[in-house]
Amino acid sequence: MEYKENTDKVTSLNFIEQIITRDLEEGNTGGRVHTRFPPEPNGYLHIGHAKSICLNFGLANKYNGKCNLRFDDTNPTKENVEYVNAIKEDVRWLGFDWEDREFYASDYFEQLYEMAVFLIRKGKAFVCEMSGEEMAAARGTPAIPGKESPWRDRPAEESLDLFGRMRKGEFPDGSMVLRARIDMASPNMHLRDPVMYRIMRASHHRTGDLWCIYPMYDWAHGQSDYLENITHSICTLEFEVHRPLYDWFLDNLEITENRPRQFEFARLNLNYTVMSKRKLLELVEGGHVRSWDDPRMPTVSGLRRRGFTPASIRMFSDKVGVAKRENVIDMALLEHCIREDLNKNARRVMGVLDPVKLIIDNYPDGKVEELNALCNPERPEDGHRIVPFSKTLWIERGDFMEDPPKKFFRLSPGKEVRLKYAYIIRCESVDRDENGKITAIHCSYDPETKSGLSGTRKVKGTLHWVSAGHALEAEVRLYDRLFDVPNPDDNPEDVDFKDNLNPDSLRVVKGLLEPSIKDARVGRRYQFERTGYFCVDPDSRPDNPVFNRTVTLRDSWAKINK
RNA sequence: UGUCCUGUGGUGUAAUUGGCAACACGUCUGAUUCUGGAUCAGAAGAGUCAAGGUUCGAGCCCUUGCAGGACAACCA
Repeated sequence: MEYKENTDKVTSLNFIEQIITRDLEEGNTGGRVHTRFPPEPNGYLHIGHAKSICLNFGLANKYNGKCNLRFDDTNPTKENVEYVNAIKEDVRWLGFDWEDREFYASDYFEQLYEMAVFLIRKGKAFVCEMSGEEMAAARGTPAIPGKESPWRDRPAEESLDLFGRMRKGEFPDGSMVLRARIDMASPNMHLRDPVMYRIMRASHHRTGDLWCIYPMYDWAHGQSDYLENITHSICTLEFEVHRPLYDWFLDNLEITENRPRQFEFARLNLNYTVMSKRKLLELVEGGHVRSWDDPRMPTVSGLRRRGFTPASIRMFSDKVGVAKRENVIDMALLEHCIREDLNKNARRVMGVLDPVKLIIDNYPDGKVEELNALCNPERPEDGHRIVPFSKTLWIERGDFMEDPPKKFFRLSPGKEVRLKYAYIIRCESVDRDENGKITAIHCSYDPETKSGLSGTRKVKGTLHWVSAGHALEAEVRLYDRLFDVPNPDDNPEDVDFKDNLNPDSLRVVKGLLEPSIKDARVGRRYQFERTGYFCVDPDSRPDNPVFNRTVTLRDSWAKINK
């Protein structure tokens, strides 16, 4: 797996790169850079995680370091292997390789336990028998100091004994916890004697029933970083207030060598979508989307199914930047990234999504010409495909107008356009049904204007088309943004974010495609000329091919039209 | 009425660490084009949250405000 973009670009450094650069210059980390991506296996990865993955693995790559994949699996009631596997697949798909460094916080349960014993001996941790409610009541509020636990000053020996018996399963769930002994009056809530261990009889996806006490995030995370020799532990802003606790544990464990340090950056927000696991889950469970990998979801699996490439997502992560201020990235940037990639790499094909019949009256009945069409004008070396041409074709209904506005370059009565890779035609008349709807457009063609002939005259418009007798039918799923409004989360009290769902985020049409696309395999990406980028959906069957629209082409005509 | 973090074009990110605000997306022109795509050339758009201060000089330093965010699971 490779990731080589931007290795030689002379761009300015983001604040984390500046820190790393300085650390390297000053020898603060022994010349090492070691990061980690630490997902909790309790849900699917989304584009925000993708940013973090690209950041952590990208930094390791850039500074010749390593990046671990570490599952933060300290809460067995929420985690399972399905998520572990899905996460691994997504990270790999994005193009990153953690080699043999696939770790789990649960790998360290024994060491964490020993470290906790060390803190108890030092009088820095104690077993507390308050109930959850009592503890909550005694914690105070950010503005009001908390009250100390009655168990806070019990002898270390007693805590040690109790902690050992907690582990052995002598006490019921929730009856006691191990707490760090810090400062109940701290203005930082996280320093008010935080819980390190709770009793929880739940079977763990890796350790099974070996443990009935499980470490809390703050306790497990920093020490896992230390045990893995992490140099820069990068997380999102909401953990900023946790940093003093992160450091307190390291201090009191008397760790002086290879101390990991935590840095926080602002998580990614994208407009016209939501990013929280809870809301995404709500969309799935409420049936607003089909699944976690619904192509409208901002999940990595959704983007994959939508037709995004790993390179486009990496490019996106690169362009959004890394900083500490909250941000909302414009969906247009994501779209730009995928267009940029697919324009260079997607094979072109013609497909009509809203067909109207076009008959070339002076073209011989029964004649079929096999025309040569470029697979990709951006890469002529990719060669040609054959496209059959005949008297009766399908064109896009929107490419014809009876009385067009001045700037309309497409087909209208008496006007000429080129049929891509074929001939220039002129519109002679139209047929209609009893309701006045156009059922067919009659044209004449000029045999002297065949594509490839030199000196042929120029016309302003070029249309895509498909030969009616050769067209392949396909189900085409036209996706649009999931929400109508830029910030679906930002609502008045009584409005639910789901009220902002775009009712037209999915439109299914029957498309008529050129025959060269016949054996398209699942996942294959194409540009349908003049309409957009599409990929083959896993639902696709030989008798019912299914294409997802990844993104439309930029369309300046649509803009003029508005 | 606590602690911490953050305020730079519409959006995002920069600014050689005190030297006349740059890049990308988006927007708008024009050229070009057998995709109204792509490409090329160009334009508009911020005087850096505010007010003071230090300085020859401040987006960068200081002071005081203001605004936004985070923190009160035996979640991560």
